Amino acid sequence: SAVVTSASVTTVSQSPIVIAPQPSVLKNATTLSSITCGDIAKVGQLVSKPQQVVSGEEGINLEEIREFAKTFKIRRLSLGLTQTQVGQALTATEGPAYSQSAICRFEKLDITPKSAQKLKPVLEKWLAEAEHWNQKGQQNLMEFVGGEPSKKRKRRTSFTPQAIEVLNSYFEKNALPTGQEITEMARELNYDREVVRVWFCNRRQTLKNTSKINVFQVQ
Amino acid sequence: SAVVTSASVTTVSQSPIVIAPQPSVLKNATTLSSITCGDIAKVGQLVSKPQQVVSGEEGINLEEIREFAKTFKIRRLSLGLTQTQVGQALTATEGPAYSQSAICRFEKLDITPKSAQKLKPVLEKWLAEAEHWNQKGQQNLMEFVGGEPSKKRKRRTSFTPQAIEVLNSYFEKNALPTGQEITEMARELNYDREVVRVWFCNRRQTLKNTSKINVFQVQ
DNA sequence: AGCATAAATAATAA
DNA sequence: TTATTATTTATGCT
Repeated sequence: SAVVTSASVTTVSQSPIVIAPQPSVLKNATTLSSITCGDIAKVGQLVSKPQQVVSGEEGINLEEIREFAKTFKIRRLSLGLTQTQVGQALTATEGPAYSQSAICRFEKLDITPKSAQKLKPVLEKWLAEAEHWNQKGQQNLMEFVGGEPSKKRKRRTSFTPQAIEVLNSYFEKNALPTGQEITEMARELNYDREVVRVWFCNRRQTLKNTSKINVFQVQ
Repeated sequence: SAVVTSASVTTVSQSPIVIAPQPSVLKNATTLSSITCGDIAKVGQLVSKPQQVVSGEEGINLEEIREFAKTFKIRRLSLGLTQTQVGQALTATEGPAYSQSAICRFEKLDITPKSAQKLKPVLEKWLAEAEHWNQKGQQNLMEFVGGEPSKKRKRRTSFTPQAIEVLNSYFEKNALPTGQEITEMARELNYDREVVRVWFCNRRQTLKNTSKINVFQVQ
């Protein structure tokens, strides 16, 4: 019923907006041949099982939830909002706290039917409201969401070769420094602490990637 | 070339003129109080200047391009595609190469009007086709995006010991060869240029990783 | 002209 | 949930 409230999606003009269910980045659901362990089954797992589309006792329409999760993501993106923004805004306007992870899990349907059923109307209502404000102008939406209108992206840092050398030598010794150690390195190198932390994140990432790609043995 | 020279900028054909609110995903044009340096002005900068909505000599409708860039992003996301995927798919089906950066820059309008004008129809056509395949099923889209029959994916190359020896000797002399040099080496060794380029990347990486130059322990 | 990688975002582990 | 990793986007460079 309520899904129809997508006013702002009309900006996409003629396009059909059929969501691609599985972006390549997502875990291939088909590989989940069975529900693992004694965990409670998630919507994303249940929904693929026809006989369980309507969850037993609660009478939860899983197909409807899946449908909503799909459009929710598109509508969120159409508004140019991140999961984090939605979570923070909800936390501010609604009762309990909603983390970025929670929004992510809802969109991925990595959530129990019960939780999904509870969360759905909250998201539905909030999203409709957000779209309403957006129609009145981008500025209004940002006010509604709560963040600064234009949180500018941080300027890309360029490390000096010397600094990189030092960072690498540290990385060699310990690829996963503690917060304390990061703080110390940042002070020593005279870089922002956050920048140093991110450098280590990305460095670990790069190492992983290159070690995978290194097919030919350079020796 | 000759026909177009419309001196009067006031002849704004059918364009809507009503400037829609800036979506948050786009660079906040209002903060760019002036066009910096001697660089060629970008669409994102020009479009906010009313008198220049139609770019002088070329008659390029910047507002239209901005509008398209906006919907393009949404439609891309609706298909669940990344900029990288679009770039790679375009490279496969269309003539020249399209990098992820290129797609990114188009969406952000960080691109000259001329380039934008050239790229727009390509993206338009491709996107429509992608949506068409998507309607026939997710699988079809992924096939369309991923494996194009004409431009097949590169095979994984293994270098012969001889080739490695040669590469290493080159590397010793120059660890950062120019594109020209890479091309030449590739031709000499009879390997794909890209493979050679990646080899150098990896070789530099390896060197960096294993470099024991922790000489100065940061002061 | 586009690579390398820093920063941002989404997803997952803890 | 919070912390961290994984993935994607954006940009400094020449």
